[in-house]
Amino acid sequence: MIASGSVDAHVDDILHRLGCRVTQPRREVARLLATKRGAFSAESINEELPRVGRATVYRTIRLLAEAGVLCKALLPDGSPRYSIDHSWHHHHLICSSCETVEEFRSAELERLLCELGAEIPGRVLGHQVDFYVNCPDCLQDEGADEARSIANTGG
Amino acid sequence: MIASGSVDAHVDDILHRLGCRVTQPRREVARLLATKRGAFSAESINEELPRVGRATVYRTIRLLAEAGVLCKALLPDGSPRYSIDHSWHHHHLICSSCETVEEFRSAELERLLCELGAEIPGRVLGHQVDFYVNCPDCLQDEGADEARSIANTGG
DNA sequence: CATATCGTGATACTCGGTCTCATTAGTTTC
DNA sequence: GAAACTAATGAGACCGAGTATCACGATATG
Repeated sequence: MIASGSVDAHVDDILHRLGCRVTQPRREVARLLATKRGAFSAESINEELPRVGRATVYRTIRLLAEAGVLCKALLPDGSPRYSIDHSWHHHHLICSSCETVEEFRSAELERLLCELGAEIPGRVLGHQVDFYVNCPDCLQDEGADEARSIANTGG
Repeated sequence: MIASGSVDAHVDDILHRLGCRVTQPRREVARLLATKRGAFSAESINEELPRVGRATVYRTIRLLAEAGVLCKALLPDGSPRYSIDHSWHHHHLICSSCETVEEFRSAELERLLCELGAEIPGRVLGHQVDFYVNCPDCLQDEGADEARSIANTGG
């Protein structure tokens, strides 16, 4: 558990460093984001903060994503999910059924991507690696469903 | 140059194999797609085929993407671009300024991703690797701009 | 050819996000 | 601490990409 006073201070600090004003709506958005564990959509934040305008929620999320505080992953259909950017550089495990997003890192992968990047014509700005998966939880649910349907067909 | 008769036959064949009816609008969409070299948006296809309804254009593109005839790449902002899926498995080089999408392949990358996949909890359905780049063309334009601005400042 | 049904397309709608602009509220200066 | 300057807010219009609806039309099949 984190004392809310310290979160506020941290948020204020981040906003200051970004050279923008420390406003109440931005604080509210940032404080809510700080409580988030997994990945979330901008809209879900908007719904949790009815007192803050939609435009402001989206603006603040964009601001923080551009500042590197949040990181953005794309679901297979292209819809973005945001999460707190805990680690410097990482990739994503995206569950295609429950849409949870997990981080993963691999030094070996980075090295290879860097090597490959050197061979690419033009200037490499960055890369994105996503694994689309069925997470263990969904797999278990699916297994339960299958067992049930086998039981139903008398198999 | 490809004889249009043969393209038609090919299109009809694909549609047949997908177990769906061979209709005039689907033929028109598929024939237009067959002429495309790079990546394109669904909307651009819609604009090029004013005689075909928007819903039908989108439906047909989805149909062909699901059938593996088209492949879908996501720009950094999540907006999709489609291209003819020439090769079995490939990744993308996406130019952040002109939004062109190129394919690239690396056996070594595939091997590593496969290895990494084996260590991931749950079931891996697939992966996506994109390099965000400035393509040589854009880089050249940018260089020209820079030279011009240096000339202007007398530097 | 008849007929069942799949596909079409006009249009309304959704979803995620941005733009506009009058109003509000941080910040700076004195 | 008040004044003034300006960035930020938020209600709502708007946008782009895509889907749902549904009456109508085209296609495959006996």
